[in-house]
Parts: sequence; C-alpha cells; structure tokens
Amino acid sequence: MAKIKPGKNSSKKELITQKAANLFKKKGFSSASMRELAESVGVEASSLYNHIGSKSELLQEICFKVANIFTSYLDSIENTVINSSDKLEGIIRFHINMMLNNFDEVYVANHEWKHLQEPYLSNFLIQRRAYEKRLIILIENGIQANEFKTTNPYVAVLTILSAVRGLEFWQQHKKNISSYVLENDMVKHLLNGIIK
Amino acid sequence: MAKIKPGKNSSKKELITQKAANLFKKKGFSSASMRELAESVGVEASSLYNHIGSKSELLQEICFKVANIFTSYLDSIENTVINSSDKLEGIIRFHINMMLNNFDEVYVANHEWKHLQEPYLSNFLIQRRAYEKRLIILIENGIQANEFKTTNPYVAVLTILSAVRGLEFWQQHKKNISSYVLENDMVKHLLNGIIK
DNA sequence: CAATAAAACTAATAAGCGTTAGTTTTGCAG
DNA sequence: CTGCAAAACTAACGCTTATTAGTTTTATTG
Repeated sequence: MAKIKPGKNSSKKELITQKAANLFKKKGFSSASMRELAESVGVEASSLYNHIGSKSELLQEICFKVANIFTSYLDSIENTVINSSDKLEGIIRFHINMMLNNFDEVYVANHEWKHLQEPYLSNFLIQRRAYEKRLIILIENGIQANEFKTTNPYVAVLTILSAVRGLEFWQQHKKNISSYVLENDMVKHLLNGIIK
Repeated sequence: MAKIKPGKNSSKKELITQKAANLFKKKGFSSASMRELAESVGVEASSLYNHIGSKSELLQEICFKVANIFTSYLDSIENTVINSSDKLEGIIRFHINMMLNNFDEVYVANHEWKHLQEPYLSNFLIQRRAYEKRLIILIENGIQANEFKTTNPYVAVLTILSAVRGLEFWQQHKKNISSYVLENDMVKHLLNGIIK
C-alpha cells in the first residue's frame, strides 16, 4: 500500500489555492473558470478535483484564511499593555503589510466574499462585523484616554480600514514609491492628518 | 408612421441602466444574468435588446457616466481661486456625496470596471489615471504653499480616495449614523488626523 | 379604420460552465 | 517484480449563458 504523502499532497492543494487566489483576483470569482485555473496549475480541469472539493471551497479557504490571520493579530495586540495610539498604529501597519505581502488572498477576501455560499457567507460577515466592533472599542478607549480626538468611532474605523484597502491600487505603481515610504506616510496621514 | 418617442424611449433605457447598476452591484457583472435583469425590468430577456446593444454596453455606460461626473467636478474646482485646502475639502465632500447619492453606479464603476472590454477598459484606466494625476498636483501645490505637511502626494491621494470609497460599507449601517456626522467626521479625519 | 413602427413575445442557437464517471498513468512499498 | 493507491487523463453530462431570428402585440398617427 502506498503511503499517504501529506507533504506532497498538501503542497499541491496549496499550489491550487494560491493559483486560484491569483486568478480570482485578476478575473473575479465568477469569471474565473476551472479550466483556466487548471491551465495555470498545469493539469486538466477534472484533475483538480483529486485535490479540492469544489470551486466554492477554494473561495472559502481563501476568505477564512485571511479573516483568521487578522483576527489572530488583533487577539495578540489586545493582550498588550501599550496605549491605544500604539495599538492603532500597530494594527494599521499590520494591515498595510498584509496588503503588500499577501496581496492576492487579501484582495480576494476583500472583493469576492460576496460569492461565498451559505452558511459561509453569513459566518464571514459575522466575523468581519466582530472585528470592526473590536476596533471601534479600541477607538472609544483612545478617546476616553484623551489620546484621540472626539469623533464617531465607526467613521474612524471605516476611514482607516478603507484607506488601507486602497493599497490594492498601489500594486501597479510599485516602482515609483518604496513600500517603506508608503507605509510611513499612510500611517502619518491616518493618525495626524495632512493639514499643517 | 409612429413618431419617435424620445422621452419614453430614453426613459426605458435609463430604467434598464439603473436596474443593471443595482443588479451588477448586488451580484457582480459576471454573475448578473440578462434574464435576472429582464425580470427586474418586467420584460423577457430578449426584449431588452430592443433598447440596448449588449450587456457590456450597459457596463460601459455606467462606468463612463460616473467617470465623467467626477472629471467634470474636478474641472470646475480647478478653475476656482480658493486655496488648496479648500479645494481638497470640496473634492472629498463631493466624493462622499456621490457615494451616498449615486451608490449603485459609483459602486459598479469602482468594482466592475475590470470587466469592460477593450478599448473601453484602457480608456477607463487612462481617464482614472489622469484624474489621480490632477489630484496629486493639487496636493503638491498645497505642500509648496505650506498648507499641507510634507508627504508623498501619491500616498495622500491613495489614502483619501480609498477612505471615501469605503463608504460602500456604511450603506448597511445607515440607521446608526447620520450622513451629516459621517461626512464631517471623515473630512476632519482625512484633513487633521485622529491623534489629539 | 388603416398603416406603421416600436417593443413585446416565443423559440432556438452556439458556446461555456462546474462537475462526474470511468480509465489510464505514475510512483512508491513490500 | 507485484500490487496498490494517488493523480493524471478523456469524454461526457446537464445546465446556464448572451444573443439572434422571426413573429405578434401595442399604441399612435394620418
């Protein structure tokens, strides 16, 4: 009997998932076909089903992998004793670096989650809502501690998360700006504004 | 011979375009079918083709309508003599109000443009790039005039445009925050930051 | 009322989709 | 070498898609 080869097996599935993230990003989930995905992997479409359950399953894995990474980081930073400003800055920098280093998967989680099937769709939205709620509390704490200006905490979270998401556009301009300048200038803008 | 009824005729086409924007927003361009669109309009799918050329044409009209509105506003504000800060604030407020009042079409232009066919796809990207370039120059002028902090102008534009785009998420929370609070708090955040 | 054109309809087409069934190849274990 | 399972293949299924052709209805004008 041939041994189960978990190393090879899972790396092939990971390859498929990674290629799927890239394809879903380029064409969108609905426009991406399994035949195209298969071509980028280097096999026939039907062979993919030796490794995956379905097209939808690929989307689920991408979306929840990303969601869990962000949730885990927030867990860890909430357990530190630094002040709210430093927590917020850490979160912003984490989001920026996730956008820069895991672009395909983060992009798909941001843009294609609506094609998740139930119950995954509802679970994803619940998880995202919970994440936002924890950020709102962080902002509220910072306002009470007199670190942040008085502002609507939800609007602040929306502004920050959205600005960071916009880094997807920067991927085309990579050559002109270093990611170092980008990260620091965006953090400064979101924390201190642009007006002198 | 029956008269051409431009009023009725164009209003039917506008109805289709408006329903298409709503459907493309909800399902994405690729997942939205002409049969669904026809159902929301109240006719059979083939009847739509008495009024429109193709599914792609609907997307083109939505995307370029939105692009032209933003370009026109920028034209007008560039011709005023107010300082860079006030110009920037006006642009931010215009973007926010477009998101709030023309949500479906702006959403589609922001998310579904990649499904445009050539040469419309290239034209759209060129127009958007030109728009961003003009905003960058506005920021540069503000820095030189000592109105804005020294920062990378492209990063500033990216931050602002992306934050405003994020209002799409707010559409689900409408009941909790007035659009008045939202607009003013977001403008303050983007201009002056959150740190006290 | 008769004529006409806009706009609806039914029916069909060709293409592409995700997925399954069944078969063959590949590669390691005893 | 033999046996077996993982993983590739070919072929096909049933379904949906945008769009077209051809026909009928609707509504308005002279």
